[in-house]
Amino acid sequence: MASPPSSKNAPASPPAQESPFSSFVSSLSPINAVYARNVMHTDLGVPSPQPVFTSPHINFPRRRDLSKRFQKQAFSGPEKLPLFAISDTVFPESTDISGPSCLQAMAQLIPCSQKECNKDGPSQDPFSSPLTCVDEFLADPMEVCDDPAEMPQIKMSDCTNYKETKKDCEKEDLRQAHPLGKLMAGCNGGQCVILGKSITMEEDTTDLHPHNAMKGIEMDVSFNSTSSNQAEGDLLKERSSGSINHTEIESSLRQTNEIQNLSERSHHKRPEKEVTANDDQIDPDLPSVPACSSCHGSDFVDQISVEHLSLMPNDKNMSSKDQNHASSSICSEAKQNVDLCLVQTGQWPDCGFTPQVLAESLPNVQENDLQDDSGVKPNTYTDDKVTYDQEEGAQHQRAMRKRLQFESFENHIGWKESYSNYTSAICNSESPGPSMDLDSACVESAAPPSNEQLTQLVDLSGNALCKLSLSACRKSKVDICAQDKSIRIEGSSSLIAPTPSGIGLHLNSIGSSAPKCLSINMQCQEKDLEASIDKSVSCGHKIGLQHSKHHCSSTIISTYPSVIENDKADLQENQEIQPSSLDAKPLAAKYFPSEDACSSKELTQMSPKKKRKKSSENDGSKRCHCKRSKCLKLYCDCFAAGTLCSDDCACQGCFNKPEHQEKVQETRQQIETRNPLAFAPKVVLRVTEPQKDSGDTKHITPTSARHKRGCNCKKSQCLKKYCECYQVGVGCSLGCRCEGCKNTFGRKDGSCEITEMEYKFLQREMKNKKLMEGDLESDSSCEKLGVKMRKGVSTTEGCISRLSPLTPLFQNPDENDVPKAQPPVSHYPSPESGSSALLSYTESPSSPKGSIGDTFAKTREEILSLVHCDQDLNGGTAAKVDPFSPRWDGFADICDISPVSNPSPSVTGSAATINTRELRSLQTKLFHGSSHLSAGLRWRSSPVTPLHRFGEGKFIIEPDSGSGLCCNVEDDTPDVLKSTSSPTKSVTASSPNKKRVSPPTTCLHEIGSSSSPAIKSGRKFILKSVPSFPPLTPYSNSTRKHGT
DNA sequence: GAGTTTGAAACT
DNA sequence: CAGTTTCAAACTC
Ligand SMILES: [Zn+2]
Ligand SMILES: [Zn+2]
Ligand SMILES: [Zn+2]
Ligand SMILES: [Zn+2]
Ligand SMILES: [Zn+2]
Ligand SMILES: [Zn+2]
Repeated sequence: MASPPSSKNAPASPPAQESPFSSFVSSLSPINAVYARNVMHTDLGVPSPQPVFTSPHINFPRRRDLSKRFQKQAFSGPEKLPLFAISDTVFPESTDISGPSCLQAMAQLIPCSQKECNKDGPSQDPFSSPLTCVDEFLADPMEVCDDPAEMPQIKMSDCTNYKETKKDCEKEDLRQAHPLGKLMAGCNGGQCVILGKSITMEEDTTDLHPHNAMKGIEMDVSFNSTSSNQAEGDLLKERSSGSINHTEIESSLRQTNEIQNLSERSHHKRPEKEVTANDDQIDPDLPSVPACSSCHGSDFVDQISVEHLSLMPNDKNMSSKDQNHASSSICSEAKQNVDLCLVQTGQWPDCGFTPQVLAESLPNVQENDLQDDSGVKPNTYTDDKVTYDQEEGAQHQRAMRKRLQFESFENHIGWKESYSNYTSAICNSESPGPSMDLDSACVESAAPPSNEQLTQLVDLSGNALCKLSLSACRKSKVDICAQDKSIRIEGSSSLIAPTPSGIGLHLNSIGSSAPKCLSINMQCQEKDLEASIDKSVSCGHKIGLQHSKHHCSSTIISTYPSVIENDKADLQENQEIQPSSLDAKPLAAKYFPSEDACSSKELTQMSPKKKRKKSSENDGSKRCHCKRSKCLKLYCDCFAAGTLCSDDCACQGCFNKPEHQEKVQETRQQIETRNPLAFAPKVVLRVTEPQKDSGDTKHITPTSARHKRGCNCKKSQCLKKYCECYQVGVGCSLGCRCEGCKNTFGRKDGSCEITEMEYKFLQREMKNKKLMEGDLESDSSCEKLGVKMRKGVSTTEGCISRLSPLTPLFQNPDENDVPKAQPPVSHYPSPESGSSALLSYTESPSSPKGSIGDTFAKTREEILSLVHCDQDLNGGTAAKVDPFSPRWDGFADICDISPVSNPSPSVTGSAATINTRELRSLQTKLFHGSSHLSAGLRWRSSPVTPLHRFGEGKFIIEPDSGSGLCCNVEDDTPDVLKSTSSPTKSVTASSPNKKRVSPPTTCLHEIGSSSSPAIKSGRKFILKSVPSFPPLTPYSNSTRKHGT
């Protein structure tokens, strides 16, 4: 951890690699390595990485991918890493979990990337510890991941792509854009994690592939994994053994076609990635890609990690240049933004980054398009690629810009288009048959088949079915290409190959365990581009990339199905993605557009003070001013973030420095003992699962983010940064005990979030329709909604939860596309899965109060979801009306309700209008702020090992159910998480939910899949429905519940 | 930049 | 667990 100053400043090189860790990483995934190198591994003091890797973790590959991705992202902004990482990293083979594992990996990567890696180098690999933890959590996921050959694709290419995209995107903007963005971006500290894996879309995958083969280390893997199934087993073994790669990779690659690239990569790890990416199409320009490029098996990892690291925020120090190299900078340029967010469960100890966000569940993938088109999108893969460059990197990025291509498929798919297509694409892309494909593919391994399929597969690999819309991708590619940003998605092809076989298996296995979803959302803000991709895995993993013009941020959310068994079924259902929804569009853009403001423009305009703040924030590092805590208590933001204090800190008597690592670790452990989640990312993302639908719709669920513990605001009304929820840019959830909550990102009651989104949406659209407006405008309406919801739901909570969950951020995406699905959650009935809770929420609301009944609730949810969809649509453009159509009516109703949802006065009218932008900006800002904080750490999933955890991400992705994720995330405190997440607990916790939960499974399925025709029909409900999570925090359950 | 406010973390 | 104290950030001026 210590990395701080030195590391930061020093750009870094990554000398660190040398450490075993680095080597280890390298072996595992390039990404990791990168981080490590760049970052100081040591910081964390994490134990050696090997353990992690070695162990089971097949995931490594993922990590690599992820790492790469992350790196890229990270790079983007030296300082900040926009990315979120999901660390899949290490998951044991079980990996089914792909999701989690992925996340973890990412997380790890990220962290590594961060300072720590560089610094320490060493030794510890943050991963290691995490891995273990992760493994536990991830285990399930892992499997999934494995398959996934998917991973690779995404990762490698994605990264590159992202970078490019990022480049396009404004660095700053991105960051600013959303809090999440920040997180992603860089979380200043490097916190960002990436998602990349999931993202897959691209070519990176190639990079990944190999890795994938490895085991899916990453989420991607999971996705990809499917493809790589075969390899997986071997890989896993190998991985565990240490060897990974090449062979496996190669095989995988070959499968995919990507072989060439891979081979290159494998040999030349870094180069390879790039190559791959480049190869296809990559941009010659972008040299960058480095990170991506690197990818040799182990080497890859290292390189990647290194690169990322360098890129990483921390890296502030790192020259952007370096970063660029590393990750292709994509990230770097984006600096600001995190392109990807990975959710990881794991921490990245060393790096210090921690993913800030956790994705809770994401079954669905959403894609957002880029405004521009940057495209990327193609699918999930893109994510990886999508690297956003951070601002700094911009230049580089540009240079670097790489395009993602989806070789296999159409290699070139325009993400952007994706807008419309995107999400759908992914999901839909196949849409028609996609889901099916994915599933089958994944499961069976089928295939490689079409590009689309591949993509899907990839997703699937995740377990979830991630569906990417190839078509979308395709489109996106085009777009992207056009733009510099373009990202290539090469990987896909590669992914494809592997995935099928492996994935399927994994999935299955995983399936049971598997994560329901992973979702990654990337948003790039590029001025022009916006792309979002969502992928949802049937399992529930979703990945979404979103590029907002200015902003680039990506978040990945992954979820693991808590319950395996159920999951599978769910997954299948979920997996399917509906194409239709894709349309989407640029919700994000719409929603977040404001961000732009944040971006450079804003900066310029901003008052000096503000600028300072931003700049400082941007830097990522927060810098503490501790006077009495010695920076060894959670009072210290640096310490709390799992990062070491930097020279920039104004602390007194600081012990949170490299020279005192022992003490730092010791203290951390103590604290973790007390509270396993202490170092977990503050934000948990929930991903909704995809619902699957058939068709089209996408199941994507919107992602929602919530604070792991919730706030306890009494006087701030959650409208100031005093509020932790607000500070992080997330809405309050049921877990919050705030009084008079008016959180612009989402009220505790849930009305808000939706509202905001909806508002805009509604306003825009509604205006047209008028219907909505009336309702919306009136505050009462919101309340009404709330009320209704409550009534309907059974419980207010239910309502709330549903509503609240939405996190603005992600949603963006548009959910429009979204999928309806999602109701999120419901799916996971399985009690096990923490997600269940979520599911429960989503699903049935009814129960709680019982009052109205689930049905009612459902409808409402649907409505909400619809709304979102609509919004999205609107935003998107129109979208796709689908949503409306059938449900539109509902929508109206919803409007009444939801719009309203903004109960709070503020929310309502003015809020509404204002909101979206403001909110977004806030979010972005917040995130940035927060993100940058520590930036660095990743959170480790394994709760257990405190050590590792250091790195926290700010975000954690929770599986929808939370179960998975939570567990994963918190491995250490699985109980807690589980409890929280776990259905039962969650349910219980969220009282309503629990109650509701019971039914869920069926519901889920129903919902998800068939859910309702209505849903399928196009609706995409999703977002809203996303239930709020139960608080991650262990205690939270009880307490929070209480609070709530 | 100093002082106040705020809510989390730590402590009892 | 609840209540209190400590702490540092956020906010205000
Ligand atoms: Zn401090
Ligand atoms: Zn500090
Ligand atoms: Zn300090
Ligand atoms: Zn609050
Ligand atoms: Zn709150
Ligand atoms: Zn609140």
